[in-house]
Amino acid sequence: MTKESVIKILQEALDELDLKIKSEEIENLLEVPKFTDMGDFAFPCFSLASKIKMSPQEIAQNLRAEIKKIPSGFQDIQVAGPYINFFFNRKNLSIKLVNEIIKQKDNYGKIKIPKSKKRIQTMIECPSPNTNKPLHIGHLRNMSIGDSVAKISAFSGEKIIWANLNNDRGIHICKSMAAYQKYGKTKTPKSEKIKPDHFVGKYYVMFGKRAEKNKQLEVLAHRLLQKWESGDSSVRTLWKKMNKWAYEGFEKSYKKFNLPKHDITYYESDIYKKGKEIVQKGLKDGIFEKRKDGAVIINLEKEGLDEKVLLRIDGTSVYMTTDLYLATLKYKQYKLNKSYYITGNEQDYHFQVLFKILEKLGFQPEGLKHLSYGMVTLPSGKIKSREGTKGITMDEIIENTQELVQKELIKRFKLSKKELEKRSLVITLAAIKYALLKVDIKKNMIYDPKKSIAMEGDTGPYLLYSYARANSILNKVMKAKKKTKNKCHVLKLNSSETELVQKLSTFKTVLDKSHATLNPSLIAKYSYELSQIFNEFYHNSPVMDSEQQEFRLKLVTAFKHVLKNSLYLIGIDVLEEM
RNA sequence: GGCUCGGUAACUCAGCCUGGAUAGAGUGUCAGCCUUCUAAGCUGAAAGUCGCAGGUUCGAAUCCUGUCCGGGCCA
Repeated sequence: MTKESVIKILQEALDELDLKIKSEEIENLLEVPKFTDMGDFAFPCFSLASKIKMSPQEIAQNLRAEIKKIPSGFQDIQVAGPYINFFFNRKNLSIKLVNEIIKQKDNYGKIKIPKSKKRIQTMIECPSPNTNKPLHIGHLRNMSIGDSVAKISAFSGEKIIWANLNNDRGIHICKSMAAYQKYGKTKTPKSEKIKPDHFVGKYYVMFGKRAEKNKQLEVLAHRLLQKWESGDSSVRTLWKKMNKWAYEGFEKSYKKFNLPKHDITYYESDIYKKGKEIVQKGLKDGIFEKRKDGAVIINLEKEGLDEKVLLRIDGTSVYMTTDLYLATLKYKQYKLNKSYYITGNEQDYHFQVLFKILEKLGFQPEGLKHLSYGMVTLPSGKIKSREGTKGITMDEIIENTQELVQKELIKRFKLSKKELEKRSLVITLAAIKYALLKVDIKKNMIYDPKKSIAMEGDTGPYLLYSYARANSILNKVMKAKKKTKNKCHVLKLNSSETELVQKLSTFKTVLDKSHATLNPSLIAKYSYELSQIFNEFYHNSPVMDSEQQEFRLKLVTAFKHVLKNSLYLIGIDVLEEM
């Protein structure tokens, strides 16, 4: 019972009316009605109205009259104004679907590539932090997106290579170093009892504040940068020490967030001088040109972009040079089919230029993509980390949210300290990840630390709660041992059951679309809608001792699997009990 | 100045790609529902010139043009 059978019925009826229409055209016209009580497929007759002189309503009625007998597999075919609505025999379909899901469990929707076949290799670079300050709310969005895109891609059969680029050199880190040298002296994260990356960030903020009055500090930072470039050993030692602190802190944050371990980590300090060969070759091939002042540039004005410097007058590289190198390096090291960069949209222009230059160089790797997300801003405006990151570092956001979650848990249950800690972290991450992923990737969003992360309504905790409720039903029924030996049968599907089945049936389509568009928000939205429908069902359709207990048990089980999969794809773990 | 992203209910957002049935959620407000599978829940109500103006179309939140406002990047 599929779309094809609907098309066939329509085509035959249209033939009778001497309306020759290709089946592809019918397929395009067919739509899924807004509400389930309007059927499973609808055929709108508007476009036919312009072909023959008849109102869409009349056409619908005439077409319906041509369908003499309702074919098997259908329950009904109705006319509703300008639409013909097709109703499948939903009872059989429901049982079939639910059984299929239960059979495949957590693999439902997953695409398995046979070992003999080569999998698509996809590299995801994320979150690529600067090493002068702790990770903040923007990185949370970055990692949530990266993690989800990775999971969606892997679920769809791709092999993921997880990469990171540490922006570990440059004036920003020298500023932290300068302030530390001046005011930190022998202090360490341990002596100050501060998480090491926060310790480094403290000096970055200190630099920003004190440099306004103390011009010497700015001079010191630049001197440190020069010395670093020339390889001064004491400066390099200080630099290594502070970066090590940053990494120590980052690792802890990644772990807490459940970010997969990076397969490869690049360091800007290793590669920032590379890429010159690429530029020289481009110059030789006439793709780049030498400007009067000696800088090597590319003119992209014809492409609607600007002139871009690739090597400065003194022959030093710029970010673009390094990125040209790294892009090619990645494809050389791994046989990539796809390579994604996850960054904020402030870098849109940079990547547009980067990709254009790669194209001009004849390096046209498939699947090179910049996945940019909108800025996360504070109610007061853009985040300026040099002015301080109080309350908006990733660690603080997790900590503050977790505190709220624990209060809620204590109100409801008596839990051991260990269980409280474990459960609250799962709920916290669900709340944060969901809040960040449900918004379209492109959109800017405002994060208000005072309001923190919500726990009711369209939120992560709501999803976990729905899952736990489903689980609770299954446990209760098991315990009561009231499982009858009756075969699973369906007497009648009520509207909640129908909607639930229908929602379950669209999971694969949603997954496909979110994979094709690399858009986790589709899955987030689906998870929420699915849970919403389940909660309605929960309230109006008791499972235990109901006439169709067996079917409802299966329906609840299927719901559990699909919700779990769906949440997994947006990086959220479930709780069997909440 | 150029490029780019956005503007939908008081607030946060979905729908726009691929035009169709009453523009949907959540929060907040108001009114109900815990002796029945977890009330982090459910039901109902109030709340919208889909930024504005044109155009295309039988039909526009959706497509096109112009324009205003905001974010970002480049210069």
